[in-house]
Amino acid sequence: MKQYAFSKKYRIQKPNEFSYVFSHGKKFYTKHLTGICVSNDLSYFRFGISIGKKFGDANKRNRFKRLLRESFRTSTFRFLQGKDLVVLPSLKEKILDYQVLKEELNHIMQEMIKK
RNA sequence: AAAGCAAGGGAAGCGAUCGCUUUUAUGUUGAGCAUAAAAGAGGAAAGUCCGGACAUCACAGGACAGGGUGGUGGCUAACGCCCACCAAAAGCAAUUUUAGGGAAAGUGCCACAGAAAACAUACCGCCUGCUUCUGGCAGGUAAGGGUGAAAAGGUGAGGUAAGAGCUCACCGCAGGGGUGGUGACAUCUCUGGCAAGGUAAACCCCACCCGAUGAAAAGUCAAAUAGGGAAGAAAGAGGUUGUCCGCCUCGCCAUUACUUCCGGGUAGACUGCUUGAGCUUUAUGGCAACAUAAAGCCUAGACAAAUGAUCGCUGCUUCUUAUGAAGAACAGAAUCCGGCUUAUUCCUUGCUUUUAGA
RNA sequence: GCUGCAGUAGCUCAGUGGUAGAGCACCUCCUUGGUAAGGAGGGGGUCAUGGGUUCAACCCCCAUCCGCAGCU
Repeated sequence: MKQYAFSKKYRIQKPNEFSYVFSHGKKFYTKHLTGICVSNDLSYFRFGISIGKKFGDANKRNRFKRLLRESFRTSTFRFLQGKDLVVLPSLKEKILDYQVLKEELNHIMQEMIKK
């Protein structure tokens, strides 16, 4: 059961780490999401969400982050080593659907593995 | 039944699996990790519109400037909130709303229209007299017409050359007195024939209140980096060599440099950080807001920011119907309280008006 | 978390309580063989929204919505 754990250690939290990912990462696009990926020196996969004020209220932003976090937690691609991934929402089409977000996140991670 | 007004309550419940944050306990350990238990968003957490607590800075006292409040009496830590009452306005009513002091302290403004918009005045009129007589001049008057949001109380009667509070009745207004009320004010009575518009959410006057900045406040530890202050050591020290001379390096007076300390403080970490004008129940005082007393309870503390996902059963609403389907709003703590405002869903109770029936 | 500014025609902006305006743009006509330029005329406004004060509000007061900027 330990395999589904997702504590703070697996998150990107510091502003310095976010800016490093934004300046050095490779981008992957889907209809509602944008993923930025970069390699790190750690032995596990780290995940971060960046969402701005233009997406909506604090309630909508919080719900978007929770749904994406749950999608990442139950995903099967999260046992790669030495990767950092930051996910951004698309501002044109705002969506709060768990199934759609989970499929698109898996699609991004598949593309990441191929490269 | 419809329309409306007011008050109050809630923000579906229980359970399962996976996962997150904090605390406690145990085990182990260098940090940490593992296991178990407990707790884990709101009525508005929102807007930041007011008032406080708390922190830092400033400050003898007082005054000016600036800002705010503005019927009366209460309540409160405080308030512009709340409660009760008074007055005015809106509504058939239940009920609601009101920055509701002062215009005789002074200044300003009142477009257009109108004769005249505030030291008053007379356009059309009405009446009297004179006259050069389809007109003009002088005087009286403010009833009527007309303008305007507003023009020297209103209606009726008397009176007059025509008129006029000129006189009278009722109503309104102003002043004095009595009674009731803590008070705003109400009511009764007497006097005055009416005293000269509005605007203070225009300046202003009066009464009362207000120091500034806000937890990203403030404090502690402290890599890095630049510069500052103080102290120390030596008139030489070190190396070469067995010793001296000699040579080399550093230093001498100053600067620089060395060591130590102080001070400063970025990234980062910690404190502030949740026991408080606290919550629930009962009793008492009060019309109420609220206050007092007793008993019980501990109830989020994150920092790119924890509450999520998938299901089952029951309950609510709607539609079809006797079984299904759909729906459940506004919205997420960020130092903490008391309010206000705004967004939004469901339910309950009371009252008013109209219609229909008994 | 805190603080400030703005909202007026399709766009950029004026507007000191008394009829809402300018430039560009749009439409019609003239000019030209035709177009541009030029000339003449015209249309277009919930003054962000809702209340209040006033005889009268873009303007004064209160509340809300939306946008922008600053501190950090």
